[in-house]
This record gives sequence, C-alpha cells and structure tokens, in this order.
Amino acid sequence: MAKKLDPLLHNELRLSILSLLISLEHADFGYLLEKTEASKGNLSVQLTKLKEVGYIEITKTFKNNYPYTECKVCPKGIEAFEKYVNEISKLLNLKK
Amino acid sequence: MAKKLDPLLHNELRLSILSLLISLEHADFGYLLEKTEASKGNLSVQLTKLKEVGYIEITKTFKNNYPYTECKVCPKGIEAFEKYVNEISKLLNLKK
DNA sequence: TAAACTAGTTTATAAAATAAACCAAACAAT
DNA sequence: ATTGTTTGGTTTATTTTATAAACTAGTTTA
Repeated sequence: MAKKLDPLLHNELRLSILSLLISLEHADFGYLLEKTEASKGNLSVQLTKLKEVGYIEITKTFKNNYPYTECKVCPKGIEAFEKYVNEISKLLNLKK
Repeated sequence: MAKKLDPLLHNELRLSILSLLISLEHADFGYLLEKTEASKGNLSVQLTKLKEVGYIEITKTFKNNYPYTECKVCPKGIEAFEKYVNEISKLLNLKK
C-alpha cells in the first residue's frame, strides 16, 4: 500500500520515547523506563533503533559510579515526528 | 510497557480501512483496494482480522456473476476507532 | 567475600505484516 | 469444446518486528 507512516515511528514505545524527548529535550534511561513502563530490554532496543537512524543521540557517562545513559532528540527526530503527526492526522481526519 | 493503543488498530492498513469505512459507512473490496493501494492478499487478511474482532462486517454476494465483497463498520469498530484516536492524540499531544 | 542490587545489553522466541502463490468461476478467442 | 485470460478474491510462506528472558559488568551492602 501507499505507506505514509514512518515505520520507525509507528510503534507505541518509540513514539512515546520521542514524544517525551521532544517535550523534555533530554531524559535518562531510568526516567524513560518509569514513564513508558517498558521493560529494560525493550527500551534499550528501541533507543538503539532511534539512535541508529539519527532521531536521537545517546550519551553514556557515569553517575555515582553507575552507568548513566542520557538521551536527547536530534533535529532529524523532530522533523520525523512532525511529519508522522501530520500523516496520521490526515489518516484519522484530525486537525492538528 | 503500559499499552494504550489497540494493537489491532495500530497498523496503517487496518487504520486506513476503518477510517474509510467510518466516513463512507460501507465499501467494497475493489474500492478499498484502490483507495488504500494495498495488495489484494494483504487487504484480504486485514479485513478478515477486523471482522474476527467484530470491528467490521463482511457480506459476500455476487454482482454481474462475480464475487462481490462488501464491508461495513460495526458499532464496536467505531468505538474502538474513537478510543484509538483519543489515545494517540494524548500520546502525541494533539487536540482532537 | 558472598549475596544482592544497579544499569543496562544481547539473544531467543513469538507474533505480525506482507507478498507471492494459488484458486474457482467467468469470459473470450480459436 | 478447449485453451488462455481476467476477475475477485484466499491461503501460505517468508521476512520483519516486537518483546521478554537471559545475560553482563560492575557496585554496594552485610
């Protein structure tokens, strides 16, 4: 079919992540875990996917001796998200 | 994660089908094929799924000696669609 | 120093999406 | 009347995705 919806965004968890990152600008792994209620494994996989296509940036450092993963949305991610919103709005006959 | 989006609707083709059926009330296989630009096989499978959960009703008759498949949305389908719209609107911070 | 916890990643499995192959009946040409 | 072609689909096989379970590497606590 004539695919309009970016398949990378058309997934509930990835959509939630990007939505959060867009409103917050950046967030750490634990926060995303809590907010999305995803499993750690699933969250990790989906973050990696979003990073691989350049929608987000992941910075790994240490905080209190523990690994600390921070995520930040990239311009490409914002663009893709906005496009997704437009397309699904059309599909569902929503006004933005 | 805390799943909010009905997985049966969170699929582009099924979403398109339901969106069309809601605005048109009913449509035949060929029309849906044309509008969605899906393959026949995919359309057939997704229509069957939507029927199996009671979101749409499928009526098979004959027209000019050929099989003729008509689809119509059911109340349950309308309800599910509306719920989906609400949930994804929240997720994406859209106003309906 | 062993157990338990933190903060993740990797991988195995199940589920889903999709296209390719198929089918039965109708029509068309030979 | 037989062969080929088209219509209007369905079924099935394959690939892709999503997800949870298992694992890793290091830290803290007892």
